[in-house]
Amino acid sequence: MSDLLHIPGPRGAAPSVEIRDALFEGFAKVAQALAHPTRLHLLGLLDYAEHPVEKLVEQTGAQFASVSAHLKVLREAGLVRSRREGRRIVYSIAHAEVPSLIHSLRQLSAIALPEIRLLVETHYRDHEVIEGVDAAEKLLAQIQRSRCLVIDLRPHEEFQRAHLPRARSFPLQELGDRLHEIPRDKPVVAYCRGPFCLAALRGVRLLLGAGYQARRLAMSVGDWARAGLPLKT
Amino acid sequence: MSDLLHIPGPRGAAPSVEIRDALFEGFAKVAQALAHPTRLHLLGLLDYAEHPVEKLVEQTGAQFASVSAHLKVLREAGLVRSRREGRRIVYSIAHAEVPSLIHSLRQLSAIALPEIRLLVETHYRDHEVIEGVDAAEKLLAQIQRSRCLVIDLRPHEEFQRAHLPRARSFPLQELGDRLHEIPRDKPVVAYCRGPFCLAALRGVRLLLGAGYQARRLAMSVGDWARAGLPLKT
DNA sequence: ACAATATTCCAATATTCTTTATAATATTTG
DNA sequence: CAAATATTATAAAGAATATTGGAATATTGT
Repeated sequence: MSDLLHIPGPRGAAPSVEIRDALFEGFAKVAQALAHPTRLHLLGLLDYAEHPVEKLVEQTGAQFASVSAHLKVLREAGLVRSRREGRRIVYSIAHAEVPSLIHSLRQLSAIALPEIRLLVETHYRDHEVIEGVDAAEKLLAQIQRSRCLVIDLRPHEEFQRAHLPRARSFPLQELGDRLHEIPRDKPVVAYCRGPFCLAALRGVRLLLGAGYQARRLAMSVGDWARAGLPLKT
Repeated sequence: MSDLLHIPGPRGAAPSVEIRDALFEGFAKVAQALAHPTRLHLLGLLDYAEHPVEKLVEQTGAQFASVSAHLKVLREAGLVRSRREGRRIVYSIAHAEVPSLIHSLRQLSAIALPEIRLLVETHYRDHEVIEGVDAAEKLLAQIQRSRCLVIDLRPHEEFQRAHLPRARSFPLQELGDRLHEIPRDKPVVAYCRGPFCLAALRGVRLLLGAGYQARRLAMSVGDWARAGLPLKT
């Protein structure tokens, strides 16, 4: 086995141990960029939409200089890119693979870390949840047969960019005042920004409290698309 | 951290900021566990097979106490588990999602980080590569029609645990001495432990040097299985 | 050109992580 | 029960990261 790691490279190239170590260092650099709660928060926000630094500061509640430093780390790891727009600098996700990696990270964390597992069990399991590709495919069939009503709880802009087929936009803030627009004859499925989205929790609780038969789709629109299911844009 | 466990449930005032922060801290803890070259090396080794600490020390070349400390970090992040076996303590991957996350991390790194991209371009592109699910499916069809010969370059034990359909075992160390067993009438596809495996590079170069029409499958057996393709066990 | 704005850069401090040597623990062997 | 073995735990030094306030930079608007 150790032979494999000490093979000479082709005609005077770097020895393979050095290549291997350089690879691991690179992978670690990317992992390191993910290894801070604020940076994960930033990536989460940027997954919804691109944002100028100011917005990110406001959303995360961290110091301006601190957010700027974190963004630098993310930029140097190639996870985000920035462009100037007037006096603003607008950040966005650099590659489609980034949200996908973060999704894997979150999913694994919910399995591997007892503290997260407990958190999910206590806060996300007081209602019926639709999760996994199989369940999503079944849901799609139900949607197409008009057997249920799909409610998108995200802000209007995100809804407009892409949403589930036949979904109707009820941003969480408006939901309480617009319940009369939601018919009571069909079961309701609400979704928001993904399996850990807290807005989705509140929306489902609100609907359940108002007597609806409500479930939560524990997938983001991105997850839905990655599962190969259709979106409306 | 114990604060996290005392958040009032949905009945009380829901301090969703605290839940959110607790989630991000958990995710960051898992990411942090990945954020060191030695730990990524350890996870890579454990993905091939479970190992006692001694073996891991030997393979990584790090100090014993250092490896032990890294293993502790991985254990506390829920990524590996350990069991005692006599006087040895044997480590293994704790969840099937772990190799999958690492695969995503590596893949993204190869896209996002210029230094890795360069490394891959200079060291892994002197021969034809088969990568991606589509190409793998085509390869499977070719294998099933006996249009090519598949060579597994990993150690015997790993071959025996699982390998591609019709693959033949030629551990890299033996390959040079056993070339006469490989017919020259068909193109050869060699694979080893994944897209960054250095042994696979050596094997393909050796075959090319011996006049074979050789390509490299840039997937691990695990990747192959995750793509939904069949394995022989 | 000057003031206002948005962001990055810098330097100092505090914090966390890594390594190393050494001590402690648990298991097997004699 | 003592010695040998494999591993973990501890403590101290050194390295890397994170935070903060303030200075520097680049752009826009007057």
